[in-house]
Amino acid sequence: MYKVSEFSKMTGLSKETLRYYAEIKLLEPVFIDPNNKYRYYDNGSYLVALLLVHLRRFNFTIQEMLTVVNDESFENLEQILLKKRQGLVNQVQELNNLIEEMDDFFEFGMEGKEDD
Amino acid sequence: MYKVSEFSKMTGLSKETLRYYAEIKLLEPVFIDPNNKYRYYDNGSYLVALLLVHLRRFNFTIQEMLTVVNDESFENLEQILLKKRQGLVNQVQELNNLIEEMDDFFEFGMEGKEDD
DNA sequence: TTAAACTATGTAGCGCACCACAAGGTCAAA
DNA sequence: TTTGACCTTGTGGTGCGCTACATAGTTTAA
Repeated sequence: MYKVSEFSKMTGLSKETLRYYAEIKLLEPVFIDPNNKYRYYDNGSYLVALLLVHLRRFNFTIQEMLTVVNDESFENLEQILLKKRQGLVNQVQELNNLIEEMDDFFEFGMEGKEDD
Repeated sequence: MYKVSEFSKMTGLSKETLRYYAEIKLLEPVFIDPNNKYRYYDNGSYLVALLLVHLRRFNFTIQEMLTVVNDESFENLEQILLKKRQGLVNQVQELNNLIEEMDDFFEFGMEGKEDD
């Protein structure tokens, strides 16, 4: 059982982020001492936290991460990941389109400005 | 000389956005009637507005657009555009890296979970 | 003249994902 | 026992780029 500071160091998530994740029920402590309300995490929490850190890297929103963890035993994790991956691919496509638009703008748009 | 509603329709920028752009001195009306404080735009405003609409498409931030319009006679516009373009290219690169990371995560990360 | 349609200002809120701070209670080592 | 490091809650703030609303004054067409 780990207290927040230790767990924070283990996971790389700040104490505040852990508190926030607990609030929104994304990652709840496994035990809260009734006397002092200290929050405790265990090795199960740790695995989930590692997953969350990865998902965050992958640009998952909080909502999407909630969907993942609320999906008991992570049945649809693979599908969600695939969907997210496709989203990233689409983003790449959009950015490339934007770059093309920008190049067009360079060619046609600038010349009117040249001698303005 | 155009009043906000007309100018809004011409440019596609909402009245509120125009007001906001005036506030932050991104696109100021060329004339303000001292009696009723009505804001008026002209054809010069229109050209700038069109430019801003483009830049916004290209993911320019307000700050970046301010840099552009504060650069009298748009001397460095081309440089700024090129810099922004490079930024987009970098974003594409980062996203592709992320997709790769994700694929690795698929291969190695999922199997431990399978029989968890 | 009157009513609709316009204009202005000020202020608050949104959504995201936290971060920061203050005030207080608690624990652990010397 | 005391000191410092830890923990709690509550609340407000951040940055971005607007959007929305309330209230009030003005213009315009019938």
